[in-house]
Amino acid sequence: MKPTIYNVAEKAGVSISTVSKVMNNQPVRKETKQKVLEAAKELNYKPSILASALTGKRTSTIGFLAPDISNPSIAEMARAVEDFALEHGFNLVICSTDFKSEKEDSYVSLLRQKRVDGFILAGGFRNRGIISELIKEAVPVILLSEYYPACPINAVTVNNFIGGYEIATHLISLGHTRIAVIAEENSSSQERIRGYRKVLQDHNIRAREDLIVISDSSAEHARRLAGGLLGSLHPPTAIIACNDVLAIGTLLGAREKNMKIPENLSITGFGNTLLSKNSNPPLTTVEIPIQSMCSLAVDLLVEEIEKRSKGKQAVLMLPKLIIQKSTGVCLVSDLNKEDVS
Amino acid sequence: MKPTIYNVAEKAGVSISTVSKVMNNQPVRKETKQKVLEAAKELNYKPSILASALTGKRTSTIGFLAPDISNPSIAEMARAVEDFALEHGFNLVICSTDFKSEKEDSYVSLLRQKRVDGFILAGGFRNRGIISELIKEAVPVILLSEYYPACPINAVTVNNFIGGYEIATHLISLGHTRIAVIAEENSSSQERIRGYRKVLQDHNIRAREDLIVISDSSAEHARRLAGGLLGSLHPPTAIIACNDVLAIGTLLGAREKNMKIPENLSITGFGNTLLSKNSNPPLTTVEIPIQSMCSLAVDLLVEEIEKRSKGKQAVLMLPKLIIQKSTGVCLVSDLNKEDVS
DNA sequence: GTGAAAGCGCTAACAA
DNA sequence: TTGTTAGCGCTTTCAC
Repeated sequence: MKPTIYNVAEKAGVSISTVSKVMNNQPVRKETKQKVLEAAKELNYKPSILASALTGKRTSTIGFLAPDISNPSIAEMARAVEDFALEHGFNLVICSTDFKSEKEDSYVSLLRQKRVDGFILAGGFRNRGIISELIKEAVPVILLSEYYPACPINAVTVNNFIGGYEIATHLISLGHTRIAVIAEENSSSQERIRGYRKVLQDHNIRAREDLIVISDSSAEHARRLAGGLLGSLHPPTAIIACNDVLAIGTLLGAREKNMKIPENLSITGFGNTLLSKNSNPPLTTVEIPIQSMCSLAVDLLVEEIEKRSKGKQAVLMLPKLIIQKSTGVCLVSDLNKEDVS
Repeated sequence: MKPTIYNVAEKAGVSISTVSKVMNNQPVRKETKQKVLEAAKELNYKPSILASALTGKRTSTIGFLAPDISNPSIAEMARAVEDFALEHGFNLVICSTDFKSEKEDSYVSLLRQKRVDGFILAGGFRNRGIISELIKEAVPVILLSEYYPACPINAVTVNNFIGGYEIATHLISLGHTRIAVIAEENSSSQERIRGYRKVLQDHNIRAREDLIVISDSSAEHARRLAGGLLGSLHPPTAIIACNDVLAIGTLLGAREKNMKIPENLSITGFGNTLLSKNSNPPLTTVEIPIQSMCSLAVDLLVEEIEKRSKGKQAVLMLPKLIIQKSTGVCLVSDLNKEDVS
């Protein structure tokens, strides 16, 4: 049987409360402390976090919810968050929600039953109702790489509007006007699209709604969507994919249509992951400062958990355009532009 | 305050033990059950998993330890394991150990304090002492994508010997004899190397120990190691990287030396991840049946947790060689072969 | 079928 | 400084 606080108390010849005090670094006479520590070591005693949590203390566990933990950008975030959380003594339980409202709901509910100390919602969360509820019940939450202006909540994200703006500007400077977007169903994509629209508008290019499509988080879906876009009547000459996985999918879809990249089609990603650094060709993409974002997010969450929060804040970090080989000058004359009535 | 079993009992006009029975599907009169269920719903009562675990029940949590959760192969496994575990009602807490014995130790210790129901050790675990201890203390554990024949433990892995054998055979059939290996510090790599050695031996090629190097899990380290190998006196004409991330690193290192792939150098990976499907050039690699492996691993672990295990088993699954564009005919005449004395 | 009560391992007043 | 005791929310005998 695992040793309990009673065994230690008995062995050390003290009461259990003294043992508890020793284990929690509360004032105890030096010699007593020594005795207790020895007894604990001999028995290889490890306090049960379960029991202590039951009396009101923390579980030292954080719930990390994201659409898909196997997505390289998310996995990288998970890793960074894991490390920073560990520095504060927290573990991570991971949950992939696939952008499904029900999965979000059941995970949050389950983790609350397990009394996690807080939640990190990374990369997209559909069910705003759940977020509101968490806030109302004062459960610490933070949005990572995602932001809903309407929610009074801590958030750390990259400035996706600028990201979208810069990447679209880059494409337009290469002569593209028929630019499609393969987006995810999250606020980051929405913001990127907003940046993209602004650029089009600034350049008096009509935005074609049929060129903006929504994908789930798989490369596979993006591949099919790219195929669809390229098979349409006035196909795009450039495709902005809202993350590197989707960009790879787009690349695969384009290749099936025998497109040369970037001669026939420019493709861009988002994230500057290992995926884009070494794809064929290397992707023009947007770098996101994952380490700093995750570090900050964990800090803010832990502050909230420890009730020394200085107030909610939304932090926007700057992205950086990385130009590689997947974008090039537009070689197709554009009828679209003349379409503008 | 969150509702407790007492609140429900009071509202339903029954005792807490009756409520407990209802919540655990134990025999209770139909009408009583109905009353309790209604009260529970009205109060939005959710039993505390903490409290129930304290009385001896499960925490429904599994510890997933791997060298690095951000590695695409591992992330894919984590995702698969997460899904299969959820089907059985378990959550996953993830821990990246970086092949560090101390991290393994502290994570295992911490998770045991949290009373996780079992452990999945995926993709490499250095500290065998910890494994023995877990086994001795009857803590459910399973090795995933890793196998230590000496341990009486459940394990699900791919037949890495065959994987190494096939990939080396492929390279030799292309005329390569100076074949280097960039390995990780885990049993999978060891097995792959064993397969590689067997092929060399079968072909009467001397194995050069200086061509076998150990990397940590980063592409960056692999890049440097590749640079070193290629800068040596009798550089290899082919490099087997023991996973796709290392292969990408190798690719980057080779490119720095202005190597053309596969003309000047053949490179292979392991894992057939999104990374290798779309690298430049696409990698010849070995496909690992991750879904089936993870499904089986979770099943075995859950059986053990539920104490209906039919006995320990080590399952070896078959890998599949995927030939793509990163390997080609060896164009360098080989002095090495003649070296054999 | 139902309830009273002990106990899981710990913390936190409160006393001593 | 140390010990006693009453919970935390639940499960589980064991009577009724």
